Amino acid sequence: MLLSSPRPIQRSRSLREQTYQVLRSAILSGELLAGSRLIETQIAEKLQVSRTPIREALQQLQQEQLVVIDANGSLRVVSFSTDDARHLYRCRLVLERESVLEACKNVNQECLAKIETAILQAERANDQQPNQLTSYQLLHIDYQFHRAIADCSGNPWLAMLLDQLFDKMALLRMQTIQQNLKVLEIRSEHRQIYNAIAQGNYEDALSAIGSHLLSSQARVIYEIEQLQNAQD
Amino acid sequence: MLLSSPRPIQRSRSLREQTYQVLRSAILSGELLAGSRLIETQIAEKLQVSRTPIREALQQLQQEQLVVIDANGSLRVVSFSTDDARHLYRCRLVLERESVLEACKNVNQECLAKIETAILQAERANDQQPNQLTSYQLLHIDYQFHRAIADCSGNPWLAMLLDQLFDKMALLRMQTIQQNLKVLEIRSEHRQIYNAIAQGNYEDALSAIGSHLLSSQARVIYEIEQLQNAQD
DNA sequence: TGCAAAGGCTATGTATACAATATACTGTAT
DNA sequence: ATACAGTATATTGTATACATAGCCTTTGCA
Repeated sequence: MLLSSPRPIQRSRSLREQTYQVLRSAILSGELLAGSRLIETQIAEKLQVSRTPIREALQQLQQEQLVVIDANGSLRVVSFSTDDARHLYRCRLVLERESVLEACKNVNQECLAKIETAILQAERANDQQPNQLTSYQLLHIDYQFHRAIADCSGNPWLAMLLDQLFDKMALLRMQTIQQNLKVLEIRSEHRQIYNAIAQGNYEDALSAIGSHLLSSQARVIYEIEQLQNAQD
Repeated sequence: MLLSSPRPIQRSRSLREQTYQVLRSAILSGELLAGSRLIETQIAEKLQVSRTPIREALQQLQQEQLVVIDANGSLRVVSFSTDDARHLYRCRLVLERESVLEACKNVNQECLAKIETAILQAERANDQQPNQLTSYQLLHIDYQFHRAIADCSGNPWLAMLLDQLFDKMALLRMQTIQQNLKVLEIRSEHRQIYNAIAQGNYEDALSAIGSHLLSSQARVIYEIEQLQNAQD
């Protein structure tokens, strides 16, 4: 276990919140590999805080299914199968379809601006700093686009459910994509979705989000299978 | 605050789990009203355990959005608006449509048996003990039916997302339905869904689940508005 | 009388000590 | 060599003590 933060922990926000963030990004950034065991006392010592905030952060991660309890009752970083990928993408698809549909109904300047900002940010990141950014950051930028649409849906519960999935999607992709990630080379797909929403054309928007997610799913499943074959 | 359990707490399961269950059913059963404040020390004293397991149980409830932090930072039992109802039902609809669709594809005896068991249980409960059961129990029986379909979908993540919604739905209905609940007087609707799934006829199944949820939503929203008018 | 500073009260955040349980190790006897 | 027992160790669960922050009251002063 690395947890490369020696002690940047400050007393401003609660220690629980801070340790949660540290652990969460350690998992999502791939610093903590799938299957790694998480031990309260070790983390506590590493982060120089008591076990109490650690326990609470771990509990939160557990509810978010980023860490799970194995057969022996120990906490481990979750590891996804191809079935998980399929099922998660399927959930995401039905929720994002709803998201896009409602966004089409609610179109207004403010919303569109937020979505476009996300797109522009992605394009800028992709053009200017080709390999400067970590996968974690690239995935986050991609996420912003989808999250902006969810905001436009006007349904906060929908956004909340999608948020839960996004975390797992990010982890899924982190665990598969090794180096050559073309995460942001999908600008045309994003543009297509955006244009359809801007026009309030929900038929186009639904088919665009559908094929966007399907191709994303196909890529992820393919890479998981590659990894599995490599291991055999 | 009531928490009508003097001290049935046993050392078998963890205190955290037990206090979680006690608090959860206190909320879902309506014993703890919407907006009630939850104070660690008070609950700890009532349940005769230390604050530690209480804190952890409360954190879990908070993540499940059954309790929320108000403007002052105090924990309170969540209270839903008509907008929440609309949005929650909308999320539930898209997820349950997926649930039903996949269940139609996967039909097999074992699954159908589970769904039918849930139906029969509901009918028995409704016939034999008309007013013996609490609303909480009736809602739980209704839940079993929908949960059985989610199981049949074969997508555990979908089932998990729906579970989260069911808790909020139950609370939503508890907070509105006062006494005259006809929760289980919907047997024909459930039967219709079941039959469509059994035949693998997903078109019928989708329209059946759709109208079932729409009428349920309409009832809940109507009753929330009634309550609001009564308060003015 | 009104406002403000001080003090105590309440509730949560954090650390730590202790208890219980599971796991691993070591030695002995067969 | 293996199986078993007993002991040591590692890890988590729970209780409690202490710190801190916000709020309310009270009191003192203008």
